[in-house]
Amino acid sequence: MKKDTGKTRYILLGLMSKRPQTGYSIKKSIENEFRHFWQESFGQIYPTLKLLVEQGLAETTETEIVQNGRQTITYTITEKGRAKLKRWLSEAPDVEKLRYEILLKVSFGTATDLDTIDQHLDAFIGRNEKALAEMEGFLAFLNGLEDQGCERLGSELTALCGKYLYTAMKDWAVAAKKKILDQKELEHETKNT
Amino acid sequence: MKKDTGKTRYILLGLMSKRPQTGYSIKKSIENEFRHFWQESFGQIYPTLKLLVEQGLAETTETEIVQNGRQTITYTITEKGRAKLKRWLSEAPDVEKLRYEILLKVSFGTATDLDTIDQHLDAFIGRNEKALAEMEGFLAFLNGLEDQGCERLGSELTALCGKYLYTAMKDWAVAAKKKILDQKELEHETKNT
DNA sequence: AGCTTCATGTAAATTGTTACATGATTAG
DNA sequence: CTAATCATGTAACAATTTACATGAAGCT
Repeated sequence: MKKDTGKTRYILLGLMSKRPQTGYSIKKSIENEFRHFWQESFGQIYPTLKLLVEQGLAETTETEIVQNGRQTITYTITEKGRAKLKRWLSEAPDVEKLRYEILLKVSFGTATDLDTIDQHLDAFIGRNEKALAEMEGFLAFLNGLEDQGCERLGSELTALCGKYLYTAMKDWAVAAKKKILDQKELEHETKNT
Repeated sequence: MKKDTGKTRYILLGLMSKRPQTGYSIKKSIENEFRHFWQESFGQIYPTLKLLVEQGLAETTETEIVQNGRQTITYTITEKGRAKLKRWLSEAPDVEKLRYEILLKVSFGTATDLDTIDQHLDAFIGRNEKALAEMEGFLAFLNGLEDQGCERLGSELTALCGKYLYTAMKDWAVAAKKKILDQKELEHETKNT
C-alpha cells in the first residue's frame, strides 16, 4: 500500500479540488460522471484517503458531523494537495491500456464459431447504443443549463468523448457483422460449386 | 495465483488453438496483433502456461529443441483445452472497463489549466493519428493477401475496430480543442466588457 | 565491444476487486 | 417489514507489473 505511482490519489484530489468530499460522495461522483472511463472501489478509496491525510495532501474537517445519525468524514484538499494535483495535471497522461474481451473472442472465434461471434456483436451493439443514448441525454441536460462555466466544460468534454467512443464501437460492430455475413456467403458458395 | 476468473488463460489457449506456441512467441503475438486492445507480461504468461499443463489444457511437446543453442519449450493445446476455449467463446464477453487518464485531466484541468489540457490534446491527436496510420497499413497489407480464410477475417475485424476507435478519439480531441478555444474567447470577451 | 533479440523464469511489489462487518434512515 | 441508500472500513484474494537473473546469438 505504498501508492506512489497509482492514479487513485489524483482522482480523489481532483474531486476534492472542486469541493470537500466524503469517501462515499467520491464513490458516487465517479459512478455518476466518470463511470464510462474510470472506476474505483471503496477498497481503494478509503485507504487512499487516509494516506492523503498522512502525507498532508488532505485534511479531515473536524466537523465529523453525525448527520441524521450517520457518521460522515469530510476531506478537504490542502494547498500542498493542490500543488500535487497541478503537477500531475501538467504531466503527459499515460497511454491508455485497453482490454476488449470481445476482440479476443472475435479473433479466436471467427475460425470456428461465426454464429456465436455474430450474437456477441448484437449484444455489443445494444450495449453501446444504450450508453450512447445516456451520453446524449447527459449532453442535452448540460446544454439546458444556463451556467457556461469551466466545470460545465469538463463534464461536456468527457461526455462528448463517450459519445464519440460509443458511436465508433457501434458502427464498428455493424461493419463487422456485414463482413461476417460476406464470409458466410463466400463459404456457402464454395460449398455449392 | 488461482487464475480462475482471469482471461490470461484464454488468450494463451486461443493463440495455441491456431498453432503450437512458446511463451515467447505468445508474448510477441500479443504485442504484434493485439497490442491495441490487450496486453500480457511474461510474469503472467509463464506461470499460466505451467498451470494449463497441470490442468491438462495444454501439453509441452517433448521436442524441447535446443535451437541455435537456445532452449525453447513448445506448448500445444489439448482437446480438453479446445473444449474449454469453446465454452469461454460462447459466454458473453465482460463489459470493458476503460481507464482514460486524459479524461481525468480534462475533467480536473478545464477549470484551471486550459492551456495544459490543450497541449495534452495535441499529443493525444498525434498519438491516435499514428496508431490509425498503423492500423490502416495493416489493413492494406491484409487486403493484399490472396488468402480469404477465416484467420484473415479475425485480424481484419480487430484491426478495423482499432481504426474506428483511433479515428473517434482523434475526432473527439479535435472537437474538444474547438470547444476549449470557444471557452477561452468567451473568457476574453467577459474580461473586455 | 556493445546493444538488441531470442528465450526462460521467479520474486516482490503494486494495484484492484470482492466479500464481509456494522448500523441508521428512508422509501415502498 | 423489507429493500435500498447512506456511510465507514478491513481482510482476503486476485490480477498485474516490474525488476531481476541467466545466457547465447547476431548485428553494428
